[in-house]
Amino acid sequence: MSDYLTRLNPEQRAAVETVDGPLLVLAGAGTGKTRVLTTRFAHILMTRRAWPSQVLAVTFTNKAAKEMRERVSAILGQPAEGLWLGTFHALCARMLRRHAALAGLEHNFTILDTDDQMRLLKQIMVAENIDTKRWPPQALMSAIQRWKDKGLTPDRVTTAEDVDFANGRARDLYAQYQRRLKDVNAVDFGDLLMLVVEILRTNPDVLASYHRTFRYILVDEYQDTNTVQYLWLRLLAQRPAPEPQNICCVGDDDQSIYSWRGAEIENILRFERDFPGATVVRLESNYRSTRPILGAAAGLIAQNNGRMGKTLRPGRNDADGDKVRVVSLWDSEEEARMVGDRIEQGQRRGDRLSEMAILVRAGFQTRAFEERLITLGVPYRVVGGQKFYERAEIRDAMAYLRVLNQPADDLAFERIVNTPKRGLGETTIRAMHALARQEGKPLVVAAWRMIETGAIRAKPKAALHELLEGFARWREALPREGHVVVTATLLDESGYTDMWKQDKSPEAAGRLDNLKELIRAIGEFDTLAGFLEHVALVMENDENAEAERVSLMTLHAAKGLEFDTVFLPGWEEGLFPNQRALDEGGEKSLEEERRLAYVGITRARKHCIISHAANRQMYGTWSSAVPSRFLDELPEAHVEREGGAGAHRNRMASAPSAFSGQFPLVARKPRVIEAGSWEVAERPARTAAIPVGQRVFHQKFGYGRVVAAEDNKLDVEFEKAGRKRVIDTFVEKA
DNA sequence: AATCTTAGAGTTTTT
DNA sequence: CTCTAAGATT
Repeated sequence: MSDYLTRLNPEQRAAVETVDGPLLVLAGAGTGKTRVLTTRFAHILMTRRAWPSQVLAVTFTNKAAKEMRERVSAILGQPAEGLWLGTFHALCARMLRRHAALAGLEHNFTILDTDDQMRLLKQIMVAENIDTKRWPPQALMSAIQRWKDKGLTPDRVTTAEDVDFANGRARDLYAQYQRRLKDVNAVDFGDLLMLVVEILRTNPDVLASYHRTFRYILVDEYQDTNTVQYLWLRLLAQRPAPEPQNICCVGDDDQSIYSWRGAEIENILRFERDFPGATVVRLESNYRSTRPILGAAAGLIAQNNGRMGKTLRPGRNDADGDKVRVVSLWDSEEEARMVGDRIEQGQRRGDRLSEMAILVRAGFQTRAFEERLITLGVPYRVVGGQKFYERAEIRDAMAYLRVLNQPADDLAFERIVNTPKRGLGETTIRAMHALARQEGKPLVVAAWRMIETGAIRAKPKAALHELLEGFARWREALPREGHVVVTATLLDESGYTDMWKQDKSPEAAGRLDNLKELIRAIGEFDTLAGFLEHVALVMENDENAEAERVSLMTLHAAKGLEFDTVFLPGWEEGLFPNQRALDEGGEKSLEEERRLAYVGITRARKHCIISHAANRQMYGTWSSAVPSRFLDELPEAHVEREGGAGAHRNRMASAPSAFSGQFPLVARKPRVIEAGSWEVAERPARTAAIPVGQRVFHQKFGYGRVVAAEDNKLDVEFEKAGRKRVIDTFVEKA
């Protein structure tokens, strides 16, 4: 028997070997979901049930797709090529390029980012004289996205699905938006799914060809699918009899936390009805967490109604461990100190920082912890946040490349026409738009025409002419010099890099570095078009997870990850569960918040520390907070409560905390001794030390001068932020 | 056309 | 408090 099967437990093995017919695998947190999915994939190939090109494997994230590809290759012992393996969006983009004409598009259509989408919609609303004060474009955009999430093209939006917007004009504006997208040969993210579903619905021959191609379908994170993704899967899976419907969906209803993005938990709850004769396999042996952690998580999630039902049990023999700690604190500052202190304690015991995480409900909560960790000199990284390809300088550079690749890309042209400043203001751009609309031509064409006819003043004319000539030159150089060289030339000659070189703000240097990184990344692709597609679909974060740092992120960002020690701060009514969620979605949202709490707890392997503060600083003012109802829902047997009186302490009792800002200095003393005894020996000697007096630059604090140095910790007097203690790797010589 | 000032909003965001 | 987007000013 094949070696890869023997490494599975019986339930996992059932999930892998039930190859024919619909199968739903309910995989609890830490039960080996990815292993099952990849082994099943490999099993289908190894047993010759299908060729690699006959399996469709869908994930939500590029990360998951990449991991699956790697693990399948590892089992097969060779690179997994020619697979239809990727995210919903990437696979649909591939299909849409094949059948672009059926959607009224050219095969080289552009995929717009949210920025471009909003600008396009705003333009339409302004042109239609709609009061954008009364009717925010943002609201219409979310309505359009919801429609797209449901697979509703403008003509499919029924009155029941309509929204109250600009006196019943929502549908009309949506239709116009779609028309404009076609005009500029572009699609947005929602279109990738919706247009493909529309093609499959209206072209039976196309659907039939995919039915012949895909013999097996594998879906990851099924609980997060929205309606249009569900429709896409169902269309592809429902092959005409006698062909079996070999669709295997893996998911966990208890980890459905994206309903606000259109995910329908109903999809997973309804699976057995959608696919009659379906087999359901439950993976319940958890190999990740200790018994108390699993017990606490199970007790909490049991409060939810409408679950598929599933109980995690420890899959390891050594599952005993510390109880989940619930710590009550006076205020949010004390909470940050508590977390910081425990991180240092762990560090002293030899725990790795990369095995610790602070998971928060909302992004703004990370700040308090960042500041505390900076003061303590503990290295950290914030996961999520702004992504590389979302930064302004990268988007600008991308816009230049998009115009180079597709001159008809009006949105990209508009973005860079006056970046850097060329004296091309509102008047010129408005004239360009008017001409473009009148002639039904792209902006670039209209711009050329304006120069030829002289319908423009001398100064802007010269500037515009230089830019257009530039594009002609760069485009012409492309086949000769290659896209990497041309990109560098373009950024120089357009004056774009100069713009940042002359910028005196503290971020400018980083932006120039990012541009260099962009040019490097382009080199990894054969063509410019290939690179642009990659960027639109694979917005990877350029973080090295290897680094020995504490991770700070939202609970949403933490799904799928695991750590030895997990801190879950801010369990207070209003914050978690979040008030806005409760107001908008009532009981349903409360259950989703609870699932989020469940996701948080189950990230922990060994230690889970939950906390709440009685007073919290928000938007500059203090307000008191009631402990989260979720704290009461944790089963007492698995929980140890600490400082319970803390939440009710009076000011007198909490007085010491007002001075405890000094404590770390005292507390650090013994730690230095300990560090000297063995911890330092493990760390490689540092080479490029930063001397006292050196002027340095820090991402968060800007410029400053080093006033003292101790090991890798520097005391820096920052020009703006004042005196701070930072880790030397966080600053660079200025 | 570029710069300064003020008003308003601040949950989560796999693509 | 702090950031962004718009309107007002030079």
